[in-house]
Amino acid sequence: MFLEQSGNRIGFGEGFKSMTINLKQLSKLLKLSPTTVSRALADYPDVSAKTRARVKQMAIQQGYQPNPVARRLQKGKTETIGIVITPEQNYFSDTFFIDLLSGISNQITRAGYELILGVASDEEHEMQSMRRMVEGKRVDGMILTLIREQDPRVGYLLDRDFPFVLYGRTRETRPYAFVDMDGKQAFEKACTYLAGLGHHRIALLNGEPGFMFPVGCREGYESGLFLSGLELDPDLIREWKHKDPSQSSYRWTLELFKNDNPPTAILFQTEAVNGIFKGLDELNLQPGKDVALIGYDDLEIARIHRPSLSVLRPQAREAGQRVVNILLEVIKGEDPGKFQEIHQVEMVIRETSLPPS
Amino acid sequence: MFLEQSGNRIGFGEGFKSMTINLKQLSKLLKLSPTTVSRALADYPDVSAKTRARVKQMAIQQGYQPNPVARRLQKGKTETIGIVITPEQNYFSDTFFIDLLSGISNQITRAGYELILGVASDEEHEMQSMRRMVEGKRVDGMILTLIREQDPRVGYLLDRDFPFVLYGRTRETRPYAFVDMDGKQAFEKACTYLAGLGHHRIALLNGEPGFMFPVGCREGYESGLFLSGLELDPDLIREWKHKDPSQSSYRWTLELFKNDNPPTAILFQTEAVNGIFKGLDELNLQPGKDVALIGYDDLEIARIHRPSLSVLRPQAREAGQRVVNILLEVIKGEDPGKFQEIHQVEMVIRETSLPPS
DNA sequence: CACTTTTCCCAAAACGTTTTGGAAAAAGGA
DNA sequence: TCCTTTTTCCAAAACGTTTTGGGAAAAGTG
Repeated sequence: MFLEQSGNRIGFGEGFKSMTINLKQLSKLLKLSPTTVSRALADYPDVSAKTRARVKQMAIQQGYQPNPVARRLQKGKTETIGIVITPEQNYFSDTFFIDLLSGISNQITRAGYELILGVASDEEHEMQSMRRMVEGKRVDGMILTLIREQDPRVGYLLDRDFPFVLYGRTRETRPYAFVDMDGKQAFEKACTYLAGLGHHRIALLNGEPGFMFPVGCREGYESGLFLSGLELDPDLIREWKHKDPSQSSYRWTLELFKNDNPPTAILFQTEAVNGIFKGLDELNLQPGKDVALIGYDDLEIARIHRPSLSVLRPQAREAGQRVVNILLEVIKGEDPGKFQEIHQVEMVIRETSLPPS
Repeated sequence: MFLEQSGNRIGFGEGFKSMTINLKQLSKLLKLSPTTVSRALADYPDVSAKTRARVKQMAIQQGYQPNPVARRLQKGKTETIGIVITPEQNYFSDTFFIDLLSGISNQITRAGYELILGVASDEEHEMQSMRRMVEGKRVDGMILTLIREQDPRVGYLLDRDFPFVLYGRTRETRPYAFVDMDGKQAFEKACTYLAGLGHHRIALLNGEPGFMFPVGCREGYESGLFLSGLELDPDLIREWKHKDPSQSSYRWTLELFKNDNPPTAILFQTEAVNGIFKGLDELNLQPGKDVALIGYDDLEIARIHRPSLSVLRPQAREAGQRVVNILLEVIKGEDPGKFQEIHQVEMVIRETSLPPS
């Protein structure tokens, strides 16, 4: 009845796929117990150097790789971490995001982990996708991006003590791990730089309210104005929409210049640059010459455009790597509160940040 | 020594995470064997309707979800499919790709599968990432995108009889499953349309050679010219580079108009539109007015630009769903050769496809 | 009533690892 | 030599499912 395990039939029979060796089969080949082989491969000290070498050599020769599913079951870990992205939020038009993802992926692979991806169309499905991963025991930890000021995902995960790391920050009093870009410092730097060039009317075309990132941008902008001794004019602040960055920023650009005392410079997220260019074009204003521009994020369009766009450049790849390393620590049981990193953002001066004409 | 399994301690002890119920624990609660509970949940006919209902109700009440890792081990399947993306290829600037991914992800989730993502910086790492998934027994099947004319991945997977589906096609005589867009028919349609408007000098700014997609585009272009009784002029064909679509297409646009007899219309992949706009601007040519334009892919910029860009619009979401459904069939053991789909591409006429002035 | 068939359930094995708790053999110490 | 310690290995259990191969009870049949 209960069949003996298929044993040492190696590379025969049922198709090429079964060219793959078992721990049991490997141990039979070596005339050792599975225990010893397993421990030899894991560098346990209680197996002699000689047999360890012999085992490792045979393992390589036979192309043995432990079955990850079996290992996961025994270890009680999925060796997997999850991320959910929401294309509707226009997050993806950014090379920035793929850089972040690239850093994340590389580091995860290095750790022998897997990255599983959810794609959600809106906030509700985003939560749903995450719950499936968490409650379905499909991941050991979550990475969250595009963080809102009030973000239900964070509360959810904190409530059940599930490991996670934010790329960004949220309003939450309990301690949690995050990696964030110093948007405040970046916008402050850009603002004082422009002020130093002689710009007195600096506008902010900011990201959508409700999300956390624009909050820092605005703080930096206001702080930059203050440090430069400039007045804050609410008429010079506008907010575009995630759903449609170009269209909304286009409209707000036109709006800004209806002002009696229009701006001579604009700070914004590069995502919105197409709308701004379009608006300026329509107003017969030359970017860089008539209006100074500094964008946040070094997208391709920023380098390609003539005049090329001065930008604030976050190091997304590095941030992605940090996120993963931190998450792995949290999964190991480290206190998440210990991991709160704010990364500096460099400013790249190109051709759109000249003094006012 | 060998401890009895933790049994029916539910929701106590080691943190909130263990609010999760076991099959064993659930069966104990029901005073049934794990076997019966498992079979009841799987709708086997050999469990009475009454107990099946009782089991299901209790399962819901207790929030029981079978541990996927354990199920995978037993079933000998990973319930996971893999995809590797290569950001360097600039694939991601497309909302098209995120649409494809969205369709893929939704369908995978619906099937109870997982999507694992690899991010590779170049062709070599792409292969490496795929081999890790395949040889490491981490996936049941692969999805391949951005297919090259000679694509080593296809040979690799065919050689070991591993399930996969291409989004696109390649030059390979053995049968394999794919879902492709009818680029040929699309470009033919666009070309004859422009010719019908009276354009006699139609240029093609095509994607990078080596990849499969531009081959179809060119065929459609040539066929369109032929059907319209127009001469093929090799001077009107240029190819931009994946690494830098904007820069290369910008240069080729300038080049095209050095011609004694310059084009009055350009066909291209929308990815390259920024470079074209820039080139035309520099030449003081108005898109749509002085030069008709039709792009392949309905990116945001196409809708946002004034004049708005006429495009060929592939249904990426639907294609992604088909890719997954087919892959699941192939994994089940169906003959891949049965699944070779070529999807129609619709043409969206906007403002850049007027008759020549 | 005796026999066959159907209905309903279950114990045990299996998936492929890692961990546990020794135990035999070798080495060291007196 | 005898006892203790160290070295080196391994059998069995465990992770949480699903599948296998019955088997007891209930229902049908003559």
